[in-house]
Amino acid sequence: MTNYRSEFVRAIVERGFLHQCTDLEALDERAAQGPITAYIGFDCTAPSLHVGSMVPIMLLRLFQQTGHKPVVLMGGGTTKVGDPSGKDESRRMLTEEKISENMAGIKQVFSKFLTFGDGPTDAIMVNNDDWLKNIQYVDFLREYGPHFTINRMMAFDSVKLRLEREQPLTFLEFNYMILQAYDFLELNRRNDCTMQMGGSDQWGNIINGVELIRRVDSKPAFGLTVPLMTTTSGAKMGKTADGAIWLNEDMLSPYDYWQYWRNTEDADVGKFLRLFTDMPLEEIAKLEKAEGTEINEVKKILATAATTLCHGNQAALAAEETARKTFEEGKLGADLPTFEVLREGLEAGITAFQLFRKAELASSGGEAKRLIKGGGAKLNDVAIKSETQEITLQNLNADGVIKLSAGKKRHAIIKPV
RNA sequence: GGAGGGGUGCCCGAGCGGCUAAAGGGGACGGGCUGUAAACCCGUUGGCUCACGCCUACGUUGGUUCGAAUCCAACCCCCUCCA
Repeated sequence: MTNYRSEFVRAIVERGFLHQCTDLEALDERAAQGPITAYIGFDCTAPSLHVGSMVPIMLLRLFQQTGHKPVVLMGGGTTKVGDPSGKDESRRMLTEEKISENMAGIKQVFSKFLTFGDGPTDAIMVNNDDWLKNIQYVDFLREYGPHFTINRMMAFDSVKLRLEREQPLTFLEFNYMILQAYDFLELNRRNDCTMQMGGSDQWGNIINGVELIRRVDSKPAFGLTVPLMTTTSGAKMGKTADGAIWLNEDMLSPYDYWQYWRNTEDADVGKFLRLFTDMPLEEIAKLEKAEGTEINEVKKILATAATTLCHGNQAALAAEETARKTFEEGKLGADLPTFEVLREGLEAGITAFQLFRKAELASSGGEAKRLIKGGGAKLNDVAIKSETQEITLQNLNADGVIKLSAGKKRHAIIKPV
C-alpha cells in the first residue's frame, strides 16, 4: 500500500479508522508539515455517550497522539434543531434544560481520552450554542443561504431517505445541515480548524462545511469519516441486553462495561484491539493469531485495556478480578451488584420470584417467574425449581450472603442487614 | 380549505362483531450445544396474585349491541393528491 508521510494518516489507515476522506493525499501532506486542528461534533441527546461514539473519540485521541490539536464540539445549539441523519423519524424536541444537563454528562468523558489545555496540541472544548444562539435570521439567510441549493439538499441521504419512506421531515430539521456547515466555517475562522471528522453518516454534513468554507472564505478544508461500526454479525455497536453501553460510570458500571468487551465476537477481536486500545500494532498482530479457546484470553486483554481507558486501570482490574471469580471459580466478585434485604424479612422467608425482582434481575414478577420456569434462575449456583420457593436465612452461603443468577451472565448478591 | 388513506403490543405488521392478551416476523430474555463467542435448535415474551381470578391494552371521547380492536359519531394526529 501507499506510504504515507504523516504519522496521523498512516495510523488511521493501519488501525482501521478511515472510511472516506475529501483529499487524503493533501491531508497527508499537510499533517506531515506540523500540527493541524480538527474537530468532531457531539450532539447532546442523552446524558452520556455510548460505545457507538467510541470510534470518533478514539480518532480524536489518535489525532492528538500523533501531534495535532483536537477540538471537541458540543452541539448545544444544533441539538435544539435535531440531526435527521440516520433517523427514520423526527426526534422529539428536547428542552433547553435537558440539553444542558446532557451536555454536562457528556463532557466528563472526554478528559479521560484527551489532554486538555492551552498548548499547541492540547485539546479544547467549544459549544456551538455560543455562536448559533445569536444568529439573526434574515442576516444569516442572506449571507449563507445563497450557498445552498435545495436541489443539492434534497439529494442528501438524510433527506432522501425520509422522503422515500414517506416520513415527515420538518423544516427545522432540514436546516440542521446548514447549521453544521456553518459550525465548521466558524471554527475555521476562530480556531484555524481545517478538518472536520465524524461517523460515516455525517459525510454529507461534513462536505457541506468544507464546501461552505471554500465558497465563503476561499480556503481549503478537509473532511474525514470513520466507518459505522457494526459487529461481524451485523449488530450495531453499543446496544445489548440491558440497553446501551454507556460510557459514564453512573449509567453503567465498569464491571458491565468490561463485560461488554469481554463478550466481543471472535471475528471482531483484532479489529477492536486496533480501534479501541492504544496497543501497538505488532502486539495486536500476535494476539490476533489466537484460535479456539485461546481467544478468550485475548478478549480479556481487550476488555481490560478498553475499560482502563474509560474508567481507569484500577476499575478495570477490579472488573477483571470479579469476572474471574464469578466465571472461572464460581465465587463472588466484589463488583457484582449487591442488594440489601432486611434480616427480619429473610427470617420470615421471601418467595424466590420476589427476591429476583428485588435484585433487579427481573423487572416484573411475571418475568421472574418465567425465568425460574425456564430453568435460568439460580440460587447460590443451584437451579431453582419452584418460583414460590421460600428463601430464608438458611440459604445464606459461607460468606453470609445469597448469590442469585439469571442465566449464565447476570448475577447479584443479596445481603441481609 | 377539499378529497382519499391510515393510527394495533418494544418495533414492523395481520385481524375488521364473540373462538382476541390479539396471527406472523424482528428484537429481547432463558435453555441446549460451546469457549462468558458466532451459527444452529428449543422455549418464553402485558401487569398483579400461592391460586380461582382480577386489572390494563388495539389514537381520544362518547354511542350502538347480550358482546367491539372490529360497527357509528365527534375530536386529535400522520400520509397522499388537489387548492
